[in-house]
Amino acid sequence: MNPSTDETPTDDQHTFRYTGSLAHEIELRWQDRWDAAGTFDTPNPAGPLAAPPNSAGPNRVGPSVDSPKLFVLDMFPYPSGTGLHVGHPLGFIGTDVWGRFKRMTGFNVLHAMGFDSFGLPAEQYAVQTGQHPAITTAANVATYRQQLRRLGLAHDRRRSVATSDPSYYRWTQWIFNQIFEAWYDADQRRARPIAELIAELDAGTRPLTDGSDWASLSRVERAEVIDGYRLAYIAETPVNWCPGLGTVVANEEVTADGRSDRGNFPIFKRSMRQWMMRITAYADRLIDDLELLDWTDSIKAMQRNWIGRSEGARVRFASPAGPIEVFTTRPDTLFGATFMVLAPEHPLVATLTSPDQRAAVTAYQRAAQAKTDVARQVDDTTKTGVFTGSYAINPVNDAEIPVWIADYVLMGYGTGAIMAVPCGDQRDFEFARQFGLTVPAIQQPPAEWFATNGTEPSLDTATWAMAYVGNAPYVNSSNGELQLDAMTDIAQAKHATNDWLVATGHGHATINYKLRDWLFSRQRYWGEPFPIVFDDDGVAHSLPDAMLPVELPPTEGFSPRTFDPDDAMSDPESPLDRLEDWVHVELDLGDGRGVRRYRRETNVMPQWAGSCWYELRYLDPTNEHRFVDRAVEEYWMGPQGEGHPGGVDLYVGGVEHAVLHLLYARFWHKVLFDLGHLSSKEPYHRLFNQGYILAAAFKDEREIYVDAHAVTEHDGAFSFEGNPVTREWGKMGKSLKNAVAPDEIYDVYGADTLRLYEMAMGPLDASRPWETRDVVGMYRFLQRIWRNLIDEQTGAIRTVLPALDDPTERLLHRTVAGVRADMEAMRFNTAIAKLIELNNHLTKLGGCPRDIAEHVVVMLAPLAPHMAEELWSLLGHTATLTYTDFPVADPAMLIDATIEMPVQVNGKVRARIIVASDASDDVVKQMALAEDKVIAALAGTKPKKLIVVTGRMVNIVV
RNA sequence: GCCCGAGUGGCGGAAUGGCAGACGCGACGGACUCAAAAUCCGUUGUCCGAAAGGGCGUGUGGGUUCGAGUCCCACCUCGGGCACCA
Repeated sequence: MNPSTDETPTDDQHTFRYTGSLAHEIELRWQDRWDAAGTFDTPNPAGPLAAPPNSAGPNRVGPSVDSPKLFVLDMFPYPSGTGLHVGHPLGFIGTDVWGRFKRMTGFNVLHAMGFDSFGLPAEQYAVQTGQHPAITTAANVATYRQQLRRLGLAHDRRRSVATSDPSYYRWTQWIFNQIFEAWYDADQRRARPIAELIAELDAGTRPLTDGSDWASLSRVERAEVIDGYRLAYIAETPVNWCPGLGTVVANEEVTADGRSDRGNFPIFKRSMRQWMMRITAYADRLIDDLELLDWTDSIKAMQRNWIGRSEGARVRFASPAGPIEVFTTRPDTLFGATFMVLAPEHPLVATLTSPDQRAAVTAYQRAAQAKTDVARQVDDTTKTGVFTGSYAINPVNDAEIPVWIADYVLMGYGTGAIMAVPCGDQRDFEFARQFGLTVPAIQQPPAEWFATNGTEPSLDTATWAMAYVGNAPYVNSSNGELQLDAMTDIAQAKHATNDWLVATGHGHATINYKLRDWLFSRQRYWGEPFPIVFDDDGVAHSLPDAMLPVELPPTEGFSPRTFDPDDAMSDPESPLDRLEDWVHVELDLGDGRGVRRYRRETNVMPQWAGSCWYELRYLDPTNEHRFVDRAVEEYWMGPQGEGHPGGVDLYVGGVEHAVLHLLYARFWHKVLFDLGHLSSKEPYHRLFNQGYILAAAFKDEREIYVDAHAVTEHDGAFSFEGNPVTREWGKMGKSLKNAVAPDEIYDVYGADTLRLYEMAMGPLDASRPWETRDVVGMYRFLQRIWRNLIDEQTGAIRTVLPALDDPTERLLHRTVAGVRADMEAMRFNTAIAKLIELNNHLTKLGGCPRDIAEHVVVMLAPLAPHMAEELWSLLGHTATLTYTDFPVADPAMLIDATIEMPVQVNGKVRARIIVASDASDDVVKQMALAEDKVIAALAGTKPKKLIVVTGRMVNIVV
């Protein structure tokens, strides 16, 4: 498309007209002044930033720690090589407008912006350009800072952080050590220092779970026991191996179709030794504490869903290979369990497999391992599987039931083994049909169920169309001790079964989670090194604080080793492994063992590490003694009253981090809270998801995207270089070739227009399509404000009208009341509409009285701060508008002497009457019935009913 | 399949159960101009009508109510999330 923005509007006669170039000049000037004066510097109650901000002049009224505080936060960006497009800053502008508004209503507002500069995007960009990531990252951060500054965002620049800065990741490493040196006490439901565990073990008050004697264990054996408790630990577990990226990734980074969310490469489940974080210990609290948060229900639902809490039972089935433990949510169906299914990777499979089945089992296992998760899900109607040749014993009836392996049972969920109840579970039902296994009925389904399926009521499951799941009388479900027959309630039957399981020692009720421990190591270069070394016995030691940070060693060999994306059997290699001199060190860890040889951990932390706590570092960015000062954290994030968990007052970002960043950050925060380092239980008290800016994208006949800038429209048809193209809408970005750079808008209209346009497009939480040709509307609005206040020939202020007329004054107060309420509720689009209405009224007046000019400028300040500051200064004020009080409406001016009320007959408006605003309902009734139009509409019929909604309207029913 | 959202003019959108379409874009007409741009003024849901005026209108079908875009039920469509989770 060819927007009209190609020519900069200029006007020779009107030297002081508000044009793009004047806006540009004003904006740069005010940005410099704000920076020089430290206008947005926010004081802390203690520590290095406690000093009051620079004075901006004698009239400066600055923020104070005695004011109510407000911590406004954006999800910080990762600085990509392509810079910002106009879709990125939508949320940043929203928080800026709100933060500026709150400053004007007396809050001490903290608003800062940092950079998530470690991780794959930065590293991949570096690999592409062949430059070291430290160099490209620094350059990209500088570009972002410049682009964000140009938007006029009121950030405290002193508080900016970058996660790849050693002074930052020193504390990321310190927090890792806190987690490593902690364990979860399930009885107290909180993390405690590992030293307290060791003390309990030493004292013998905490016996070992395997019954062995702590006192008789060797140093290495003790270390193994302790490592089994740590919240950060190394374990051999099934992980997501991505050969295409050359690294393992977390479950949360795998898409629904079994590919990496970065790069879209296939993911293979492989068992590997990796660093894990025991986030599962917090599963309950991560669910329960959602109640305390002001988040949308959909995000809460996504987190609950991801954690996937389900109540059920563990049941042990005897087998030749020893007990096989299963998890089931339906212990009440135990009598219907006629076979078992193990995941192909289940450790007992090898011992269970009989010699005659070995070849088939091994072949099936091999095939399953080579499949990606997506391939395992391709066809969910045809079940595959292999009999192991062994039988297990069903504890309720001592029946011998065959043990199979099948890939519909996942090693990563429950125990990796199930009891199959084909009459009551659709998957088991299909499997039994597929392999001709017996399907006894254990419930008598109701007649309606058969009717819906078009089958005759019968207990012969061969006639059933599907498995039955629901409340129905149990049959064939009793033994000498457990009587389920004749029960009809699932909950009751579950309860009875659970009691029996405990009484007989066959199992117990339990809660299972979908959530898995967090895979925390990556075979990459551009990330935080672990503050961990291994001794000659392979025991892991965290480095003492004095040895932090462990700096990422400079090397030209930063490229990760990647593989054929489909090569499941390749093995990860860490770039840091190649740095022999760095890997091997001699250290005195201060543990009394003197200087010894150690080997460094060569994995790095995942991208998410730095973003797990960055909001805390904004609070106290220069503190060299702690990650954040206690008093400072309590001031900005402490709980505010009973039941308040504390946390950031407003956190704005995209919905895409619903389960990744937001879950990890909550977990870290809770650990730090448990260990006494924080006063807040949750990091983000209020979460707001802004929408996305969508933009038209165009595809040619080959289905290839073409540059949206070069597409032309003619009578609703689109073409590119003379060829027809088709339009679709998508997230703005490089891949759809539809990105619009903010510079394109600054150059033509200025940053204030861009800010206003993005805020006026619609509600902040809604996605909306970008239309460059619409931007001019907000430019015209600013231009009209300017013209109403400024003489375009001389540039002088022209608030000519002497006094306010009554209607204008009433409109002003209505506007003040409305804009204030809209701003508070972040309804910036309607706030802008109200300001436009007021300004359009002023345009009609042909001038602007002084009082009204000041009110307009102050109300405009959060939205278009540069123009507002400029006009404020032209009106003769010397101090910044930043801390000027936002106007408050006079309630008396909101009540009109007379009001116009519509009169409806049967819900249709037939007339309007002007009545005194305090007129009684009776008076209103008489006036309504006296209207000619009403009399005509009634046509002589007597009204059945007459409703007066006081101050609103009249409805006459005939 | 399950769980969240959302459907309003040509477009983005506005409406504590009380005048549907605020505000903006676009379009049309006018003023200014030699002309154009910019600016200013006016019109703009739709149908019938010269007008006055009237009919119909918030995805579809029901319901509650004096009154429904808004609340309830069923359905359709679109967007997002989850999904062989035992």
